[in-house]
Amino acid sequence: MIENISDSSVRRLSAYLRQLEHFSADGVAVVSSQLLARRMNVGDAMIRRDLALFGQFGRPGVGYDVDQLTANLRKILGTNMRWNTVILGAGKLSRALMEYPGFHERGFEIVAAFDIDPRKVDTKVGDIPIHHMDELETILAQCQARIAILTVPAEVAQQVTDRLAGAGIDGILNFATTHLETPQGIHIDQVDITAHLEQLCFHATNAIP
Amino acid sequence: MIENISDSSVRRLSAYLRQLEHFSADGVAVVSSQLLARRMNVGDAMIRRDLALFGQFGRPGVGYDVDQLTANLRKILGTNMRWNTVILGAGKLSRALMEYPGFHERGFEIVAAFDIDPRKVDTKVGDIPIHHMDELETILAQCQARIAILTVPAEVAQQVTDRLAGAGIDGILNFATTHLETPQGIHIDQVDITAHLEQLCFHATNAIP
DNA sequence: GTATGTGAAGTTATTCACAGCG
DNA sequence: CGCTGTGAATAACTTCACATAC
Repeated sequence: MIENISDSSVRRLSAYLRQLEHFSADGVAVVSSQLLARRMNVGDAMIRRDLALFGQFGRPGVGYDVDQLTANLRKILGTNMRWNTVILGAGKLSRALMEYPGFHERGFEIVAAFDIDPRKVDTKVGDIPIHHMDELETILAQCQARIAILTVPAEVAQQVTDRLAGAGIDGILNFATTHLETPQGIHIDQVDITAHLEQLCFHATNAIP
Repeated sequence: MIENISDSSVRRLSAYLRQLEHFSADGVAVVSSQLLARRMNVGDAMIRRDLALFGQFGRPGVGYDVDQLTANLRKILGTNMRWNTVILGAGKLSRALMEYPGFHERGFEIVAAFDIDPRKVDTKVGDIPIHHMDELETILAQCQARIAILTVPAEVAQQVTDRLAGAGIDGILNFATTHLETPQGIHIDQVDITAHLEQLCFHATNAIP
């Protein structure tokens, strides 16, 4: 079932969900694919097609119930349950992520961080304890985290990945600027902020004036 | 010319560039599309195809000169020159980005930040001054920045975007969890870290066991 | 009348496979 | 002989357009 579903579709489901959060906050109860599409500039047919991959969620002549579709998208994405998450590396970026409230609000709980710097180990950021990397396997077994965020230096990213895989992690979000060899049975998603800047740069450079 | 080039291709060019940086650091002078492809698990033909969009950079029977291809990719992306960049919002994430050395190394110079919090305004993060939002247009005119990074709350992201557009910014990297209406002549690229987590979540939930 | 869900059509992206160069 | 660059073939994605449901 999952086989036929493209990453692009899944990414768009997240975007729809984000937009639905806004509609809900504004007190909008029902949206049509057309309205949703206009807000995000995509085609309305694409929204219907993406949703159709998973079932029938709308009512012809009416549209989609905002709360109901929100719940359905959460169920599809899996964020209708809570996901314990750990973060590897306790640098600046890591701290910013630990203090970002949006993760908690959307089902992700950062339960522990890991570093090797003795000045950081055994301190806390908010409620989140920072452990030594040596304790990785022990703590992971305790906290049942299935997702990990990688903010360690590129040079050690692969070995940390392999340890995470060994400890039974299911998915890794990689902020290191290096491509990771993906261990069996794991998903890795890379966030390269520099690449995003380069994309803007490309368009600014090659714009048709 | 730019019309025919997909965003996916441009994103991959960044990824190739990142990998070439690693090859160069390891002292590798020449790479074949096959070797590069193996390192990134993509097809070798795709790399050749992506590059072919912009010219002929390799030598049949040999491969690509690492330094030369690096220089060519930088030229294509536009990062062979320096890009003054400003950052809007001076929260945790913003500070992490300001202190990230990778931007400078790759051609992006964060020259100023903006916020409305009086406790932050007129202080500095490293060498980067934090100005009041009121000064946005004045400072932008001075520092000639063409790229902006948005880390402001979602509620004000659109109005800040419109001001940036009015002040002549060419590209915006948006970290706010809201879709932005794109002003004429500007490019906007969104980074939704939650969406990345949701993607992992989706795969972990719907994995074929 | 309005909006969904979906076959069919159209478009774009990726892979194949090989001629031709070094 | 190895590797690039690229037409041709294939696969994937998106849009069109309409039968169907409200």
